[in-house]
Amino acid sequence: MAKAKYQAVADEIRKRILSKIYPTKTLIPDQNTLAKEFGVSRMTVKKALDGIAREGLIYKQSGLGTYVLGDISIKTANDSPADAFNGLTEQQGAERVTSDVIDFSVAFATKDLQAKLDIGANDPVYNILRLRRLEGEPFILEHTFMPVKLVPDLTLSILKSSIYDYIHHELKLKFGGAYRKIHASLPTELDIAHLNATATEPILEVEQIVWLTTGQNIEYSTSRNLFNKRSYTVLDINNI
Amino acid sequence: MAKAKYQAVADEIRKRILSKIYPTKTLIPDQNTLAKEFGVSRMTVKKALDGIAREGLIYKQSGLGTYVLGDISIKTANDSPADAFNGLTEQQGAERVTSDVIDFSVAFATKDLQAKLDIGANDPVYNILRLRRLEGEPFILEHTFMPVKLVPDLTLSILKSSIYDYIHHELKLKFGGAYRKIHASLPTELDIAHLNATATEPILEVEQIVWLTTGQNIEYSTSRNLFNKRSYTVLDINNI
DNA sequence: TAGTGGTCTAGACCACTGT
DNA sequence: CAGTGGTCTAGACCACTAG
Repeated sequence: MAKAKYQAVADEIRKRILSKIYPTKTLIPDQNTLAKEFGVSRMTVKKALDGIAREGLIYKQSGLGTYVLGDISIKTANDSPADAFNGLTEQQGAERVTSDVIDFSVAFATKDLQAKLDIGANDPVYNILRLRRLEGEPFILEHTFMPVKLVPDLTLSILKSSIYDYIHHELKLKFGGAYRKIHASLPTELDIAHLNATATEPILEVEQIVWLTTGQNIEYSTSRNLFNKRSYTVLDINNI
Repeated sequence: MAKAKYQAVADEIRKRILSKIYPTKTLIPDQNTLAKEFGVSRMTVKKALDGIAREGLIYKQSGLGTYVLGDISIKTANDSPADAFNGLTEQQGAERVTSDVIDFSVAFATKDLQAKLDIGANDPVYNILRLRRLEGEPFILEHTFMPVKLVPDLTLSILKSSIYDYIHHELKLKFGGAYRKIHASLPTELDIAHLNATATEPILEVEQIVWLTTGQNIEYSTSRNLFNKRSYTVLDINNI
């Protein structure tokens, strides 16, 4: 299937911005000019620019034009976006990530999990505790709960590689969204045992609910790492 | 100035979702029906629905319809969104927030600040250290750097209330965006002195660059709080 | 005043879903 | 098959910015 026109236009404009054909802090051509150049209607150009503006690359001002914004000074290549659905294996590369499965069991949902996953008391839930390693080094301690009915036939070998890969490519399920809470916290016994945390070392934790496009909750999880191993980043574009 | 039609339509649909006129986990009327009801074109309805979908309230699927999604189980009224531009006084209410100004000085930009704020070596920069209190209790230790040329005539009395209020309403400047990094970290001497942190208590820090719609960087800051006083939340809608 | 982006329309074709 | 949302067009009017 061919790409939508507005996507193709957006890709080209993005490329021109990144390659400085449209230099930083200058105006790019107006929407009518771009529409003529690409042979599309102005609405299509506008839709392309809307997307690029949401990414923080440009700023449009009515009556004035469309600016190219500069690079973000504190952004680095290693940043971990707090709004990303790809799992660790996709983010870091499958060859760099390995997983120790510390616990893999099934039980009926507790009251707490019934509320968090929006399921009944008789729904079985996977309880998965994994230590994710980066280049062999302990990196993230991930505690995941998933309803069995949404993710059938989970196996140890899937847990050793990538659950998300299984969900997307085998089960053909699509994530609709996620809600995440980022905490700092004290180390637990598990952090000390598996992340090699000292008794007082700060831990950064992401607690999240993930749901499918159908609205069903597929995951409740916590991901914990040593304070100096990872931060999370958020790009926030103002749209008032 | 009147609200845009698509905004009015979005407001009405949002209201119907929240009041369960369009119940959770059901389909809402199709776009053509809504267009007729509101007396607008289908494109306008679609634009309204696009916005609501980005907020995580609905999910649209081509060929099927538009679902109302359920409430988010781990979301609470106290959550602090990591993507919000309103300062603490707006978030918590001006009457609940007070500020101790610990340091307020001006100096030429250091190398580090020149890079972070994208300014020259001879540009003066405000150095502002404030303890923000909530209901009198120490809450957040905020260290802010702003170029003097963008925020002239800052005074102690402005620092005691709200800098953002001054920037928006007096200087008539608009924020274009922000890039934030969320860290866990060890307490510093300042945290111990002002937040009453113990020597080993985890601290949650947000480091951010804020820029204007013109692309100029107006702020580099860090905001630190005790690990059990505040978390940050992110709503992430998948759009693939 | 001329040029910009924002909004809006009526109608069209498409890919996809369910029955 | 009929119905859904996604895309796209050509043209129009508006509010805003600049010189």
